[in-house]
Amino acid sequence: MEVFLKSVSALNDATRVLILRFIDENGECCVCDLQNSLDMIQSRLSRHLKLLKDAGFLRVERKGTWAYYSVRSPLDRFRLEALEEIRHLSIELPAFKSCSDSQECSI
Amino acid sequence: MEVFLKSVSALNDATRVLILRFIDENGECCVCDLQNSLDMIQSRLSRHLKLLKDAGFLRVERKGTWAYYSVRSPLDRFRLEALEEIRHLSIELPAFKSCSDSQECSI
DNA sequence: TCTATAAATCAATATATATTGATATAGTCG
DNA sequence: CGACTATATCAATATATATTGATTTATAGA
Repeated sequence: MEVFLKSVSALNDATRVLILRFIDENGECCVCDLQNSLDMIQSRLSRHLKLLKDAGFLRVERKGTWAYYSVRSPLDRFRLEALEEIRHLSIELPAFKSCSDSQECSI
Repeated sequence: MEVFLKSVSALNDATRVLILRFIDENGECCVCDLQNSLDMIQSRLSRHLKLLKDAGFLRVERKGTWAYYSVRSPLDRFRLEALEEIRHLSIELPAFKSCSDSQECSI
């Protein structure tokens, strides 16, 4: 029950659904990319990313000081179905703005 | 997005997961049966049943003063997968105690 | 119509979660 | 080591949701 509720509560927030959809669509992102693209402050993102990771939707790979988040693979059936549902939502998905492409990388 | 979040938030509560599982397992129940079986007060049940109904998991049929809740059919893919996941949770499911079988029907 | 009962809704309170800004941690490079 | 940067965590506050007991609504039957 706890595991199920953890998955479900991770999905129970429009911000996290957007983040998950964005990473699913664009592939591996560092927190900095997400700050640029989604216009969210770092602590907010970090918290949501942790929740999505702990719920089994995302994985992290650290490269130096950067943390790269991507959709965990393989996903179990329920999480995959949830992601599939999210893929079909009509969300206004912001464009990907890479941290390194912009001059504003140091935030 | 709203519809998805409504479904998800309906599932985001151990009480509602239990209620949904119980009704799925036992079939049509009136609120009174659920009060007896799950040992919950009426206002609490009524609120959760409304949430599950509004989220598309349950349907109600009124017969006189009684309201009979059952799993809505057909369920769409995501809700069905969620229900399937709930079916596989190891929940201590209380026995069904029919309202009419017990002398305590008037609560 | 009056009373009783099942269920829904409301009001107050308690608990959980989200957001923000500040601080801590951990790498990198001089 | 010391300054810098990316990310994580913390503390305070705001917002949402759950629970309870009281009240309201709707139906049935005398």
